[in-house]
Amino acid sequence: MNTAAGPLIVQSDRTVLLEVAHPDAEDARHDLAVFAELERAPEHIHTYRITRLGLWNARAAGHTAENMLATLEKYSKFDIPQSVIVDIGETVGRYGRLVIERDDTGTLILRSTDAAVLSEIVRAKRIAPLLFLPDDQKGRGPAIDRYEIQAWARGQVKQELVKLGWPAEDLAGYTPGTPHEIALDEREWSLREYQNQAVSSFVDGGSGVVVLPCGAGKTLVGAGAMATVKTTTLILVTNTVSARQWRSELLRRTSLTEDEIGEYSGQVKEVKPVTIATYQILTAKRKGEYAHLALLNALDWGLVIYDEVHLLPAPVFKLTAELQARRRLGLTATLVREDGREGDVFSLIGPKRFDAPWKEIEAQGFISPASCFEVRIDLPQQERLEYAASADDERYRLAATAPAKLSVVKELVKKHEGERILVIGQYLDQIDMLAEALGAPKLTGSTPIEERERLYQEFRDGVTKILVVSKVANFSVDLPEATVAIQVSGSFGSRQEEAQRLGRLLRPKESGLPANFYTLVARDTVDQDFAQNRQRFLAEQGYSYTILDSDNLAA
DNA sequence: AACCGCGCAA
DNA sequence: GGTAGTGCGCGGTT
Repeated sequence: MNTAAGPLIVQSDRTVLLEVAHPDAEDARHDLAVFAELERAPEHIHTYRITRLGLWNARAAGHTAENMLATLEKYSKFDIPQSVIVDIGETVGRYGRLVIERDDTGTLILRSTDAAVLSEIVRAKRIAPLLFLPDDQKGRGPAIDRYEIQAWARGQVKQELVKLGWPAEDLAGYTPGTPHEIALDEREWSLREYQNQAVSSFVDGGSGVVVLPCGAGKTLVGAGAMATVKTTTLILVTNTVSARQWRSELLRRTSLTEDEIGEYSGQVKEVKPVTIATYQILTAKRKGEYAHLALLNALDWGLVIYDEVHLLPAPVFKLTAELQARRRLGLTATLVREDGREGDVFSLIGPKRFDAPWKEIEAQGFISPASCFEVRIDLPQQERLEYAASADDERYRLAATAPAKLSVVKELVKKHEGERILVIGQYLDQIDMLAEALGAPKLTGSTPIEERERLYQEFRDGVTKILVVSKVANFSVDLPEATVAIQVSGSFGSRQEEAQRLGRLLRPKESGLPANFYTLVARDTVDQDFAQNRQRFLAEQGYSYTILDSDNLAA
């Protein structure tokens, strides 16, 4: 019997309740995050779920079932249900029971020491056609211990195995790629300790994902990986702004020169030893066929880097299934998706090789401390009636764009007078309205590039203190001195959007001011439900939302 | 050949 | 169940 009154309650349905106010809550959260995912994060009790993917990621990172059970034991208020103990042991034990490797002739092999597992999976309809029985195994019946994998099916097999619940450990190695001399130019700076750790965990693991908070230098982890494996590299990015940023960062931080870095996009089609391409060029079709597949084999890439891997579009998963012989590094601040394809990231890019909780990087001073607030706003009677009478598909917009949010925005702006403030919204009408009411410039997708640059620059210089922005500002915008963000609306339940928006505030401030993130929510509407979901990722990282009433923002 | 505006896709 | 932003390719003009 565990008599210490810990902050956790482990339940037989694999959920874990965390008592937020408990003195050990943050330590428990830190250890629990290794293998469990935060499901709900209201004020007092947070609910985590122990998921298969969480357990396998932890296992791939070298944690054992015993470690994980020890975490639960240490912080649990009561005995851990027997079923959970057994379940964790069994699930963790499923990882690596199957191994993909090569035999002496280089043929891909799926091997297991457990014949029962092999015979189970080979009966699955979607896997059977990808495997075949080598001659020397024929007639061995239940003693079969390996199958050959069709060379092109390495990724597909891994994908299907994860779906079946038997993730394979891929030890079949990688093509070295064409060697290319790349070194970090560390005369005036050096990789931070966590960046070094991320690089070596990735290189040791072979392929996989590195998770670091916004502004913590993910590009440098990519550069570090390139400088370690020293091979021709294909870098895939979400947009051209980010392509240019990679390029200039690589020029500044590595031995690479202009001649060695190419851009492959809609506008420019260069193939150089280091090539930066957009995801979209890979998915672009001409006459029904992918038009730029040749890029994937244009050079013998030894490394493929996936920037913002949480945004990987569906067709790129498909292409990646066929790239399994090349080392793959995924980079992201928010390894969450709302489309349930985390399993595909796991099987096709690789397991999570490194992550640093945001609060740890904050404690080391590399990102700014931040406080999060949820401001609840009562709709006036008239609007409540209108809301109640509306169809489901109109409700979110009604609640999210409630005019009552304006006076709260004004109050918050006043409270933070003199600071650099971003007002972030999802609907263009709402943005127009806010910009006008605040007398502040607005920035949306239709703002021409030069004007965006000008507005961002004025904001950095402090000529402009308030900027009203749409989704354009979710990514790739560097506004170091912004200390306040007021989110008036956002896309439904997007966890990664919420995190990216807070991310805008996390550059350490010369002013020394802390960051404040406000999200405005219409009380008792779907707005409030979506807000709950949106907050989960940040809550998992240890950010707690203080709930304020719109009547009393000081509280 | 360079530059645009437009429709489409995911 | 939804809005907005993005990049690509095409077909137009200069």
